[in-house]
Amino acid sequence: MKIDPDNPADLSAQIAAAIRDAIISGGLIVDERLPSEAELAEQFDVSRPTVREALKRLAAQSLIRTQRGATGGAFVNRLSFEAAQPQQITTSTLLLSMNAVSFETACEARYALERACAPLAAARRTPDHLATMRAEIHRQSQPGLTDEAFCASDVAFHRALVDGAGNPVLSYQLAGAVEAMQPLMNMITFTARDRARIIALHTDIADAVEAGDGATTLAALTALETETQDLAQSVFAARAARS
Amino acid sequence: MKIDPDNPADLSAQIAAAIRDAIISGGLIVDERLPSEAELAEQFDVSRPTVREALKRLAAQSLIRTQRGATGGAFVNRLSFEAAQPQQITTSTLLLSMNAVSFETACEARYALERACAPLAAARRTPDHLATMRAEIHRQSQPGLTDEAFCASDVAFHRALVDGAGNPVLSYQLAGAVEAMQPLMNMITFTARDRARIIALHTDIADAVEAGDGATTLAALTALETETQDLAQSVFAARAARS
DNA sequence: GGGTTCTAATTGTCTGGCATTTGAATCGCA
DNA sequence: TGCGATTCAAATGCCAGACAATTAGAACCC
Repeated sequence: MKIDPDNPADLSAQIAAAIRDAIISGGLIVDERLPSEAELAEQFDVSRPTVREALKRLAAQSLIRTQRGATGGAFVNRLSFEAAQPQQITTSTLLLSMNAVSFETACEARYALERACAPLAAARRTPDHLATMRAEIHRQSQPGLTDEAFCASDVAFHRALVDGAGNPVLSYQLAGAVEAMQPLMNMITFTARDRARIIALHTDIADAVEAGDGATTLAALTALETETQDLAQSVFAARAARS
Repeated sequence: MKIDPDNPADLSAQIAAAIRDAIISGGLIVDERLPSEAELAEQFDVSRPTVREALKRLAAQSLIRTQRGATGGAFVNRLSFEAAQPQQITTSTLLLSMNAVSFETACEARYALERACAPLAAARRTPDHLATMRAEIHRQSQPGLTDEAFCASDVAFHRALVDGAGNPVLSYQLAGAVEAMQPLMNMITFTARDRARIIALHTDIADAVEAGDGATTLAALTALETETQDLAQSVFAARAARS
């Protein structure tokens, strides 16, 4: 971990990579304290600001945390699913917005992944998950809801479904896919009829999940995907025709 | 974006958050040049090293890139799927290793997600994907292959399957789930008989994908998951009994 | 006109220092 | 002896100033 050739590239990036590798390989374990900035500077033969830049890089990825004071320093962070999800969501959102991913492609990925969770959710969901889904359906049926609020509730509904699978790995992965769709969904205007159809399908999903019926859940999700794709297509077509 | 109260938390983190928000909200567009470090320092009323720490945080997330020289500076980066995948893999791997996720849970998530890609891969795979899958199967059947090399080939095979779906969003999400399993798979020893069974199932998958048969692909994937879970269970049970 | 040199702008890095926080040791006092 | 207040030391957070390295463009000369 000490190696650091006097090569061309950024020293702080090299140092950050060395420490990151040490963490990944198990050379540094969770909650272990790293040497102080001054000691690291001496080890790598660089100045303290350079070490600090390296540590900030790692902090940005939640790999370490810092603490001030006498017994302070940089500590290897336990990367929790809760901490990783916001980053995953941010990255996924930016990937979609910066790469001109079509609504169709993003929607397809989202529903394909969500269907992967459906049978598990039907088998394992707790009453809490079901209650959240019902509550979001109720919110979606409120009149006067803005399109954005409707989409936000839609996201909450689907995240409850995913969480119902009781698998943190799935919840983490899906968080990105589901949340990242929200900006795309916000480009769509929902008529009252559109909302009614979506709410009906949401109710179908909740019913199937409550009954523990994975196959029916799958079918309802597929129907919802078709509905969403059709809706988006008509909205975009109308917008293209108007301009 | 200029706001930055003299509050408690790290200035560099606040500045990084401000710039990140500007990028996410569209206030800064791709390839746009940020003000120079000196200008940012003046804008936020902090010193240049503090600004630099903030920029390094953003660079660690691939949100910006820096360039030296006369027309250099920090530029908003186009976050590509290729650049985001390694980070996703690192994060997923650490999440599994630091949170005592059981083999069963991780394996379940991986195959659930992979099944989500199967029908699409069967419909859209190119000859390239198919050739990669066949090549990896061939490699797996080589005698004298170490367990680690066998696992690495397994990962390559499954990534080719996922990429066959032709959906970058899926490929990105699945990269984390598939690669992160590798350290867990490396804890397993494979007998010749185990390998033969896995290779046979891989062949079934490749055949089904070649035939464009999504349902058969799904069935083969499910059989492979069962095989993998059983194998892991017996290995862990034997290990527990021996100690 | 083309090639060369110069210049300015910008990032990368270092030195040295001060402020702030925080835990622990020390001291004073009952 | 026991306990609270004080002091101290270590560490991070932040800053000012400076120099080196790099790079693109301008100026210049032939």
